[in-house]
Amino acid sequence: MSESACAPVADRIVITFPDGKTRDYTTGVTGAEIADSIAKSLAKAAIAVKIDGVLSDLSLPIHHSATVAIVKREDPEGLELIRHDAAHIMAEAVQKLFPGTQVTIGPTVENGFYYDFFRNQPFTTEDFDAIEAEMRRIVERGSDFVREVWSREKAIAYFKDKGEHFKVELIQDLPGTEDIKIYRQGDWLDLCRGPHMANTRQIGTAFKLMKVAGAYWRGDSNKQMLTRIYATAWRTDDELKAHLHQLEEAEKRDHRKIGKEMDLFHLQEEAHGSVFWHPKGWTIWVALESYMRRRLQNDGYKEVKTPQLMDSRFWEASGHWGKYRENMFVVPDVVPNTEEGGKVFKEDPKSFMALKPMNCPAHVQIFKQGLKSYRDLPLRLAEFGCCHRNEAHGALHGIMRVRQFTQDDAHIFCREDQIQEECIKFCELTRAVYKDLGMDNFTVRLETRPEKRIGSDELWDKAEGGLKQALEKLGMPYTIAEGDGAFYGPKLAFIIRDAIGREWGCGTIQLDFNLPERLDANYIGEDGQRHRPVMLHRAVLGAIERFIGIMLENYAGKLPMWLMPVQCVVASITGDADDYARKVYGELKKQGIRAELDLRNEKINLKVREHSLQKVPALFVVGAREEADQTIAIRRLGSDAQNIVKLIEAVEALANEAKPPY
RNA sequence: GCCGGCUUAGCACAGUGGUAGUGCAGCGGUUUUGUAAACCGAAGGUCGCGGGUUCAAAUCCUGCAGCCGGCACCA
Repeated sequence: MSESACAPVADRIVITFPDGKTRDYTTGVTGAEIADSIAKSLAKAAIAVKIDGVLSDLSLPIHHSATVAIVKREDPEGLELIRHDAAHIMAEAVQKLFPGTQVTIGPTVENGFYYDFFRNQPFTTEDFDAIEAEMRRIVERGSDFVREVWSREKAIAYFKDKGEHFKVELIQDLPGTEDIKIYRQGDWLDLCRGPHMANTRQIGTAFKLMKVAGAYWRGDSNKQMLTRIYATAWRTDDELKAHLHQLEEAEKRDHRKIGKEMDLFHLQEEAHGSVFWHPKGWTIWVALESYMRRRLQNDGYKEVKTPQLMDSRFWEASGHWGKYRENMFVVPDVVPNTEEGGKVFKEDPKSFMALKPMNCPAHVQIFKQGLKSYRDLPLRLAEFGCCHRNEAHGALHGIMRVRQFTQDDAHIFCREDQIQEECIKFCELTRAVYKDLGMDNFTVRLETRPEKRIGSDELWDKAEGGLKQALEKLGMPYTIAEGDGAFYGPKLAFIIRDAIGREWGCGTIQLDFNLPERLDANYIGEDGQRHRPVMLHRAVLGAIERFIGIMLENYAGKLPMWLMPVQCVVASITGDADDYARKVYGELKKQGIRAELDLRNEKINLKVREHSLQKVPALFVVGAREEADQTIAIRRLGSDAQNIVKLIEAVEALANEAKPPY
């Protein structure tokens, strides 16, 4: 580097571009000037600059030799900047239209941005047109974004004077060493880390306000409720349109809509948060559960069934009574009164029972029956356990978040040195199951020790390490959520997104060093002494309700054949073919295929339409010709082709296709 | 639980002060039909529930419940 011809001299610096070329400039040159020196067109298109990989303002003077890339709207960072800048102009627009509104924070999110405001009267979507119009005016106004650095005192005084108490709090919480950066656009300014584009005009007009929502200040439910306005923003109108179209399409695959259309389940007020499964929906459930049962049996699990309702003493022992009671359904252990108009209970309850919110304590009871030897470990107790949790009403969501749900739950009792192998086995099983189900678009999150926890750091190191090593051994990508683990142990969460991108936790494995201790579970080791087993809580699908909901959205109702409630409909063209249709139907039933017979006095067009809307994967159409030839005219969902196939072959092929993957 | 919106026939929706309408489904009839909606007819609603304002309430006010979108919480 020392002899290089382009070594900086005096007030010169060397700028290296992404293509490897270099140029030298006077120190203090800005990104804008660099762009301008390359091409006028580039200067015009430039919205920001990346200096040594760090996104910065075009106006920022560069004092050292560096790698510099000019960022344009088309670049990936461009979209982020458009959204961030749009958040600022939305805040300006809102404050102009609604004086007295306080601003708080306005970050970018996937597909757009939001801004949280404080105002006595919350906004409604009816305010959107006015806000959008004002935003467009600000864009058109073409104000430069001007970066300023203020002292803390000045910033605090300024915002205090303006009555911006939330901003004051934000500034006060910034580390003392950090400069207070202010971005100005015309007369309006905001505290902001930056960077921003050069001018409001660069935001463009491809944005749209989407929804209002309440959001707690700093995400804390004890603090004020703010009004959040969500918006989406894109580079071009076409991109915006495409996004809105995609949202519309996603709404069509909403599991609540599909559940109704396909007559799978319903929910009603009197049992809110609990699902009424209709015959077709339950057929999916049973198929999925049976599949899971075979998988578990093969992996060395023993299935059990434990009580639904247990005395409060039991929950006291497990710790749920103290820590989890507000989420539990508690039942007084008293004989109810049937006297008309009388009290519900004849006497005040002296004791209570509760519906189980989790299966783990019950499984420990099974473990504790009789002495366990180290030879019994690992002991894997599985249960399709139906749990009740009294969830916050606002949390309920279709069949994805309910108050009564069934997990494909299991608890593995093992020695510490068996943890890793069990974690690997579990992850392998989960991966295989998700693959079978076509749900391999999942992410894994490792949730580590929270601040409030039990157990030594050594133990936590071991536990987190075990999970990490399992993932790494299997080459499964994962993210880490520091501090999100349970107080009793770290966990892995297998997360799948629904149709509109919401994330749902499905599979999980949690290490637990607490409950065996608490409930005094032990086994006799090789040394003849009593030892404490480790407990792994784990579920592959998680809540089956949720998993089915997610699958319905993933497949838009067109589940794999083996899970479809109706796999085939035999439809006759005229009454003359009814007898043959019955014969075909009989053959299908003989093969265990879930078939239906449609002999209605209707045109074949109608039958095709209706069964297609019901997403029946295979339609066997039969008329006089098919009867004469002992064939079937097969029409598959999603295709209008008609395949003429011999009856025997058609039935055999379908039976083959309808087989579960395991 | 918190903020906002919504709740009209089985389903999808219209109806902003004068006591309810459309389409589809369902029911009755006609039609026997060749791959995404045959035709005709008669029905069907205490407009989520309770209270209030008014001569009059689906419509305005209010309490509650549920649902939807978020937040918080979470499988």
